[in-house]
Amino acid sequence: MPDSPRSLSPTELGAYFALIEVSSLLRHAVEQQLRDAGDLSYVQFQLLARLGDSDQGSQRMTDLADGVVYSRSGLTYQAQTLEQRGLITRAPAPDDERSVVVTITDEGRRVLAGVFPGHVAVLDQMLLEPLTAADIESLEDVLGRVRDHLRAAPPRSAAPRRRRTV
Amino acid sequence: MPDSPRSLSPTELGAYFALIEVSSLLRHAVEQQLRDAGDLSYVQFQLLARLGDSDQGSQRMTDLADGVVYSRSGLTYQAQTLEQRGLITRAPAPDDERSVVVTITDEGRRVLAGVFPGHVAVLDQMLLEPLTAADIESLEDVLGRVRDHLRAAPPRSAAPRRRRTV
DNA sequence: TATTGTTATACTCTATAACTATA
DNA sequence: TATAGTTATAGAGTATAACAATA
Repeated sequence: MPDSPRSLSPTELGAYFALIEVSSLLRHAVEQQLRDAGDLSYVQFQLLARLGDSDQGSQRMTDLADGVVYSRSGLTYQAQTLEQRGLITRAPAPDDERSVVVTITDEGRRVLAGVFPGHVAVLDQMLLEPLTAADIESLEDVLGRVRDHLRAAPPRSAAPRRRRTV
Repeated sequence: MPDSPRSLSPTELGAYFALIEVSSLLRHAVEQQLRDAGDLSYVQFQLLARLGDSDQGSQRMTDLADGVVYSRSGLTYQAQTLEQRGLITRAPAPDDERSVVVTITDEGRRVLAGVFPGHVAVLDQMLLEPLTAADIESLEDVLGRVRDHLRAAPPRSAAPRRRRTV
């Protein structure tokens, strides 16, 4: 493994550990809230939220998959669940018969709205409460740059995988 | 739900979204690396890392569970896996017969060491590369405060669950 | 009675590969 | 041939509840 064999500074380690621990605890709490308030998993919430923010409340499967989930089949699974609950609809795209357009329903928007106040409350309590406005700006700035960096370098290949030569 | 019905500012939302997206992508890449380099899940890696940092390379099951995993049974499951691979041992605690002391083995340390360089490399490429030293300090500071805040308020009850009164 | 840990069980989620259909 | 999506399948992980043993 010819990677940089350097070790991380205490600050670097500290930032990494804090990031992991905070996001993990936050995610856990949010998932619980979403489950309690709307019987939604986090991925399902993300899908509904994206659709809710989209033009016409619609998006193609592939675009959704790229943004939220890591495999197509995983998205199909979630879409089936959401469709059965009547929170989304699926229909073939008019312009490209291969594509499927997913649309949030009124009921989907209702569930989303029902879940949102509690969602914000958890964020408030857990993430924002101990921070100043300057802290939050800094967080947005720094993590925003990391996010842009990650989006630029295709995430899938970021960790070079051993390709089987057989 | 009598929670604060306020809405988040764009900056607050931005910080939250960036945190979620970054941690999610980072986690995904790290998990892939750990899987490839040492056939470890992230939880398993965390367990080994904690044990490696602990006095005597040992910790009680409960202490491990509190730090890494959310349910006891989940930890038992992971401990069984790691024990079968010879990466840890489990033995009754001398002072309290109810407790089980988990200890990392030499082989466990070897796997840990084998995984670490690649782990650092992923962190370098994905998280640290686009940041200045000041950014990293700021990140550690801000997220460190959030972490302390979360640790202070017991995470389990952070999102108040409906307790069945039956 | 409270705490520690395990077991049984059921469920959610994810990914891989094979497949269909359209571009 | 490449792309969009589904299906079949299998595996990992998680949590809940019941349980046994010790404090």
